[in-house]
Amino acid sequence: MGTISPEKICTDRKRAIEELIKDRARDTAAQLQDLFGKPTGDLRGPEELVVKLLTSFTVSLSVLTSSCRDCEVCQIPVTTQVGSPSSGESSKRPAAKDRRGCYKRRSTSEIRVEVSTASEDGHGWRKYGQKDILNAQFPRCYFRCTHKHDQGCQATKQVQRIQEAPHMYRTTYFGHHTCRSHPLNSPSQNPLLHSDPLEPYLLHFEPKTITTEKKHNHHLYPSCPSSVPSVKKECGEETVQSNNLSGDLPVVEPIVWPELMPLEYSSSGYSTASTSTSHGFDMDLLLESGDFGSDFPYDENDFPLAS
DNA sequence: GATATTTGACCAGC
DNA sequence: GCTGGTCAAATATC
Repeated sequence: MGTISPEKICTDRKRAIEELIKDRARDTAAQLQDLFGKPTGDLRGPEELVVKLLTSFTVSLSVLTSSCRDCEVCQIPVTTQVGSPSSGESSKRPAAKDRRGCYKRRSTSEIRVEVSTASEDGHGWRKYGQKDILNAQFPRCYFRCTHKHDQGCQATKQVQRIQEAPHMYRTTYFGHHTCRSHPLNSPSQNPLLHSDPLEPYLLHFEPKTITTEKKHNHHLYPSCPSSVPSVKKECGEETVQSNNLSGDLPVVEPIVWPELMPLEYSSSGYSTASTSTSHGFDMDLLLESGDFGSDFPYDENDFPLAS
C-alpha cells in the first residue's frame, strides 16, 4: 500500500484549517453563541456547550497550524513580501486622459483576516469603493488608510458581511499601517500583536461592557460608521476603540450598532431581550496577526451600501 | 470650502 | 469574457 505523501497530509490539513476558519463551522458556532448571548459568569447548559465548541475550534486551529508551521501548503496566513516597495498604485500609470482604473494591482501583500461582530479598530479608514461580489449576498467595501497620502500608509482593508452570519463581518487587512494613527499599532503596546503566529487564531471571549454612549458614530456616519470616527482626528488622538480584544486594554467605548442587535438595543439602552444583558461574549476570531476591527458597510436602514 | 462617500469606469488577473 | 480591485468625478456632509 502506498504511503501518504507529506504534501497530501499538508493539503488535507490546510483544508481542515480552512473549514474551521471559513464560514462554516466557526460561524455556525458563532451564530449559536449569538443566539444565546449570555453573560460570561453564568454559563450553563447550551451556552456552555457553545463556548466549549468555540474553544475546541481554537484548540484545533492551534494544533493544525502548529504541527506544520513551516510547510508552504499550510501557510494559511499569507505573509509574503511585496515584490517591490515601489508598487504604489500610481507607479505605472499610463498617460491617459482619464486615469480612472489605471493602477498597479497589489500582488501579494501581508494579509490578515478578522471576523467580528462589530466595531472598529481605531485607525482612520476612508472608503474608496464598493463592489457586489459574485455569489455573495452582501457587497464588499474597500477602505484605505486615511493617511495614505499624507504619510504614505499603504494599509487597506476589505469589509464584507458574512452571508451565513449577517451580524458578523469579515475584515481583510492588506499590508500594515506605516502611519502613526494609533498607539496600538505598535506591537509593544498592543497585546494583540503577538509574536507567536498562533496567537491570532485564538478565539477571544470577553465580557463586553455595554454603554449607552454609542450614538455618535452611528448617527454621524450611518453609512460606514467604523470608517469615519477617527478620520478627522490627528494621529494618536484616536479614542474610539470598541473592538477591544483584550482585557488589558481599556474599554473606551464599546459600540453595538442597533442593526446588529435589533432586539437588544434601543436609543435609551438595552432591553431585557435574550441577549440584553450588560455583559456578553464578544467573540472575535483573529485569523491573522496584527490589526483588528471591522466595518459596517450598511446604511442606517441596514441596507447594503450597494448602488 | 474642505473633506468624505458614492458610484460608474477602467484595468489586471484568471 | 468575467470578476474583483482601484481610481476619480460627482455628490453629500460637516
